[in-house]
Amino acid sequence: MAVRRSGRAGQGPGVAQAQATGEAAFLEAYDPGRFERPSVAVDVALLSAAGGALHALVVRRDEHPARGRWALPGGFVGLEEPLEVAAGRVLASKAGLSGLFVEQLFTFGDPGRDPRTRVISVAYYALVDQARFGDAASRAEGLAVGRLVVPWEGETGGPVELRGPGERALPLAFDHAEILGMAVKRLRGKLDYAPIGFQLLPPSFTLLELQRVHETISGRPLNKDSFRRRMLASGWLEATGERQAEVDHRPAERYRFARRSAT
Amino acid sequence: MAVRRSGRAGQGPGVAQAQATGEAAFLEAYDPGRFERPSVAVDVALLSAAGGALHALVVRRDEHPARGRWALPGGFVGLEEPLEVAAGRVLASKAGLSGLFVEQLFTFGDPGRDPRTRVISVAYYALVDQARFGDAASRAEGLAVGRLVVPWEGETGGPVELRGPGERALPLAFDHAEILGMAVKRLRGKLDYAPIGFQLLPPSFTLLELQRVHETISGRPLNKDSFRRRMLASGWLEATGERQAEVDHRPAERYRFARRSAT
DNA sequence: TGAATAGTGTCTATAAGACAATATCCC
DNA sequence: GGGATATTGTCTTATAGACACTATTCA
Repeated sequence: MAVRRSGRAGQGPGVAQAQATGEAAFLEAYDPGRFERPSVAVDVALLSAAGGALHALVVRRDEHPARGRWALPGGFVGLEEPLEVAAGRVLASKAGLSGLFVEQLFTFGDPGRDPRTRVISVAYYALVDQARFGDAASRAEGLAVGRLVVPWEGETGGPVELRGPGERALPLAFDHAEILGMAVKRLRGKLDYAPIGFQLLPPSFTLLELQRVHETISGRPLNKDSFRRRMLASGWLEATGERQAEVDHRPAERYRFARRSAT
Repeated sequence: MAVRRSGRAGQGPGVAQAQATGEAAFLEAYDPGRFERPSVAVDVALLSAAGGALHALVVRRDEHPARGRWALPGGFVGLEEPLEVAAGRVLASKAGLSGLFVEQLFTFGDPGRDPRTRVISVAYYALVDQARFGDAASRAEGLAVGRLVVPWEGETGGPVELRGPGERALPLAFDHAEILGMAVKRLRGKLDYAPIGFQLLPPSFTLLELQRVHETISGRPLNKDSFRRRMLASGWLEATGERQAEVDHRPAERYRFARRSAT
């Protein structure tokens, strides 16, 4: 919709659940500009895959509220800044990463999600390969990498837990456990239809490495033969002609992602 | 993320694309409260199915900008109002409808989408059966029903057109053609995995009526035998024991939706 | 009886899972 | 050669599409 200073619908505090009867007329005359506006922020779930699990980058909160807890990289949206640009800026400033696959996830707007004031957060998720992810994590103080523990199967959805080194739990700030859960749900939903897995791998990879990534995302073992057939038939893969080196078995062919698409 | 008046990251006008180097320190000291905030609104794509096409309810704009164009029902989000409540309120006040299937779609935030000021719109879509949809459309002046013309196949995505009675085009305000397009894309994506089609039908319906709805959403004809098998095996359907009446052929059994789920 | 759609049964094509056999590397 | 994984090929099973046939209602 659009701003309607000059007359049309809007909403002020205190009439959230008003009845339909007679309300329309009231709303017609309502001027939203007279009321305080919520803050708008972006939060980015930066994910990678390693050791059979998804991992996320989190930032330690040194101030109240949620002091000592861990939060997703986030920041307020500039008044003239597109939402995706804000997400990219947050990734660049907090993790030093750019050029990643980034996609909008969901907008979280419960009035109580931040104890101080109303903050509406447009959540994004971003995918990066293991090497760049590790570099980002060691970039600055106050950053940590957590392993996602998903307490549900398939695309059920719900919050997830984060575990740091040594199984130590990383308590999450605000509703960030929900955001991470939604990122996992989205990844699982897109896995079979969109070239998602490639975003978690370096430019060239073997079919088994790709299968491990898919198993990590979906949370279940996959049939090797069927996976190979599906991937080769998908049109997403391109043989590089190179082969694995320095392995103590027959080296596998390396493939690369054939399309630039990010859908 | 969260408001960080007391110290942490944020973003002010004019540094949208700053480089990562040295930026972090600046952002740490940034106080977002000092700057103007964007407006936040909800827009709702209210959809129904009739005559083999999807239809949407739109509102005529009587004021600038986009005067004379048609907009989705929308309104500003109250400072203490949850986003879904705002979406429901808009549906109640503009269309007089409540209790519908409503789901968040996408958040549109391009700085130029409204010519007057920055408005970030959290878009929702809602589904309703043909009868209630018709009632809603005749509820007030300035409302119209348009037939969606989808110029792409499958889940390609992109804006759609709206045609009123007599093929007359209904020009859409702002980015509302994109919102409607995203609603269609989402519907198509969920059709096979979630009980979506039922939301467009009255409480009881025949298998052929359900098939027509699925064909309307997906935009392609479906195999009757396979559709019947899939639906009966899905666990979503429950036979009512009733049969069609007043048809000049063998009456079909009526079914109802077996689960309340809206996923 | 005829028109029209509902509903059932069967056959075929396609894709996934299971499994066997061979290939290629390092030790 | 032995160990390990890659790669190919075949067989089986589940599901979707195609099609034939019977059932039931109203005109």
